[in-house]
Amino acid sequence: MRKPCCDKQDMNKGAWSKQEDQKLIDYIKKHGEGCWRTLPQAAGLLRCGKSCRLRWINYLRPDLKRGNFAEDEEDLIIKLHALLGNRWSLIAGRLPGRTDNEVKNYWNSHLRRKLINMGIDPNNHRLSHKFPSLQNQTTSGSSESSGLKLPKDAKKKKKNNIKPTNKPKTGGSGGDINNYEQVSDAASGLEDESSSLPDLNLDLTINIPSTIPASSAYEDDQKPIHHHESKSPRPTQLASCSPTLLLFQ
DNA sequence: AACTCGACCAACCGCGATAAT
DNA sequence: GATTATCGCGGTTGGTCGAGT
Repeated sequence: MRKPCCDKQDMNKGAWSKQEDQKLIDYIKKHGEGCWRTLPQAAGLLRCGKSCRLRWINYLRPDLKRGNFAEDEEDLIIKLHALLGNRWSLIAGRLPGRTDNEVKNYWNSHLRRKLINMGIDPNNHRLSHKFPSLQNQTTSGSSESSGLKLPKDAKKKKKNNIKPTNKPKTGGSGGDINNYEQVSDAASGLEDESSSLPDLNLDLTINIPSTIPASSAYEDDQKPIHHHESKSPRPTQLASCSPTLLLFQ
């Protein structure tokens, strides 16, 4: 039985204070990343290593972009999700400056809904009659039965009188369903296959628009370091298997 | 102004994979 | 080869904020 990593009573939990952030930043600037187990004590933090690692990777890293997702990025996430499923770290690895957590959150809060609005099942990227439009988006069990998880906010609600709000924030942008259909069919096929193709090469490149500022959470002059590349255990090359992705435009 | 609801996102948790012993 | 420690990932939760009523 593995003992919980953060079971110590005197460990801090919850939101990080600025002082804690600074301690972590200072320590990593001096000693670099790694050895998360011993880092908290060495850095004078009452946090477990896991928590430190998460804080650094998801929030403090100097190369994080931390802004709205560009359309290119949205498209890429959707494409990659069609190919890879919920392998967020792999997807994030193709989006410089984005973290798996960020991509995952963005998918769950924006892109999933966007696809549903377009009548696309976000789980398999196929045109779905189950998601003809938002009008059927209620908290009834139908979405769950189709494998679509309800957003946790739906679970949060204690009252039953849930109003259909139908106000997609993403605007829907019309969307080219035909193209999605082509891709989703092909992509879902790929997805099916991808599980049996663990060595799928995903060396996909993206031209991030120059309008995206390379700003960071801490606007000092630290040089961006791309940790993502090392995150992917298997070097993969998307281009070699993804003619269908081009249809997505 | 107060309350409710929905959305967002940082952080936590549990587990599998991998490295070290 | 078995066991233990650590890392990394994906799913989930909880807090906060803004919009609507």
